[in-house]
Amino acid sequence: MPVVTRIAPSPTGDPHVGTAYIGLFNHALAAQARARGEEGRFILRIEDTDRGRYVADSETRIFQMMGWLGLTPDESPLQGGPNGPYRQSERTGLYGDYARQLVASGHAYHAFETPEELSALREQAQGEGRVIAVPSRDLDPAAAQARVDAGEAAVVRLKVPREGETVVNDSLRKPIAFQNREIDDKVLLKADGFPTYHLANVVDDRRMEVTHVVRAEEWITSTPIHVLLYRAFGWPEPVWAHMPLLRNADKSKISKRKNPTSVEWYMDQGFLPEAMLNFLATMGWTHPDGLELFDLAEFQRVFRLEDVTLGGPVFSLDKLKWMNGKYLREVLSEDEVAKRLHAYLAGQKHELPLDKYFRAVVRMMIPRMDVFSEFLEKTSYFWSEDYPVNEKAQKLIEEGRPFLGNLAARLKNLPAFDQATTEAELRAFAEERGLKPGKVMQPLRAAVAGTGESPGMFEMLEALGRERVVARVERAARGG
RNA sequence: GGCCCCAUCGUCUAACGGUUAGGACACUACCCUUUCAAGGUAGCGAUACGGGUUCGAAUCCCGUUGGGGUCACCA
Repeated sequence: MPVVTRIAPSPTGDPHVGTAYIGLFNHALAAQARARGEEGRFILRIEDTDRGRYVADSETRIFQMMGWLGLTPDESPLQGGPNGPYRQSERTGLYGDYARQLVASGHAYHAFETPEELSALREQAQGEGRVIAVPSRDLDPAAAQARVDAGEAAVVRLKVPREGETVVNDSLRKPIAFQNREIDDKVLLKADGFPTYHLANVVDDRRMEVTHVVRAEEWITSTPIHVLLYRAFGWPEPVWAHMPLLRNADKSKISKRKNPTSVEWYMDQGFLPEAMLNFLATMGWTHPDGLELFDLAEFQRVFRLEDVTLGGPVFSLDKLKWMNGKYLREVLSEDEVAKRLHAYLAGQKHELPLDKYFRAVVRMMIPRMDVFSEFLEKTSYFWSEDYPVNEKAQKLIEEGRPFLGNLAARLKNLPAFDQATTEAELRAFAEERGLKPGKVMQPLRAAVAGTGESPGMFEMLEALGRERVVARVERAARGG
């Protein structure tokens, strides 16, 4: 059985984490079909029928997001495909024909109410606790057609049956029955000739041979409209599956105000796409073996739609960060982390040479950061002699002032400057003065790093090198 | 408010009629340790409530409560 899935984002702003989330599942379903040796395609279609909310660069940024995550579609406006175009604004002629087809078959009608009339009607209907009744519905079709032909502005509305019920068979839930009398006559074609979501979505899914509609839960209530449309056209329904909505901490639908929702933010912060994907996969789904860390291929191997959990998952930045740190420490190699971090920094306009020194600093920082954006702020003293010295460090330096000068001299004359040598020397130095090693190391750390938070003393000294270290300690001894 | 969906630790979740209700994040303590982390160990912490069904219910049914979504010529 072929599996054709899609995501249908609107280019109205930042590339949204919810699009990535839904994309992950759609992408996986198509990949699974291919792995079984069956037809599987994942389509990205741009739903840009609302010219009022259109944002010019939004589409490109959606492609970038999907590419970054490795959820590249098989068909899209970018790479094309057999059932294009994949931008609804380039398909407008099509929808008018389908709308007219429904008018001709009696499943839809032309309506002439103005927005003002409609809001009055709506207010009245709501007061009476019922759905809006559109007067144009009862117009004689021929008369209505004549008005349209004469150039009068009109929309096309779906003629929802007054009786009976429409059942949505969501594959994650029990059948959901909607009373037809509670469904209003949705606009299918706007006065500007553009289709609404409902029409465009159904027509395109049909023409693009979509078999599985996996989308967010917020669409459940409009699904009966879509079911009615499929029936009106005489088309078989796709499989429906409504995924839970990602939530803010207060359980409301995830929003910009309460969470970073733009995937670009996560890119800027230096999250890894692998970690992002892994984390998203755990929103509403768990690996059957309880694995916390798994890659996209593994997800595709074991994911099953029926294992999706329906409670709305709260998007936890804490857990994402933890997971990203886990990838840095346990999944990627040190070399890979260095390369990725280097590329990240270059993208942030911080060109650093990808050399032995950089790699040494990265090695020390891997257990000390969760995301790349933390790297520079925690390692300033590795890159400049003009590093900040905090208050606590200043105090420690003063405590160490009596011996820092001597210590500098000792370090300067060491036969080597590797970890073993500096450690032995430091311990000896402390013992000679009747000090605990810590009493020497703390001021030394403060002098060399300007902070009490640093990697291990001796690997840090070795990485910095004798020259830097001695100069810094001498400077601290002088009180500079 | 009408309609619809949902309901296990603070959060993500396991359990698919029989477990001392398990794991992970966060938090706390301890260990490791030259600091900060990382890592290890332990602790804290949940079946929303009320009725059924059943020998037995987190699990099935009903109700209540709570949360969420949706009610546009936006998607």
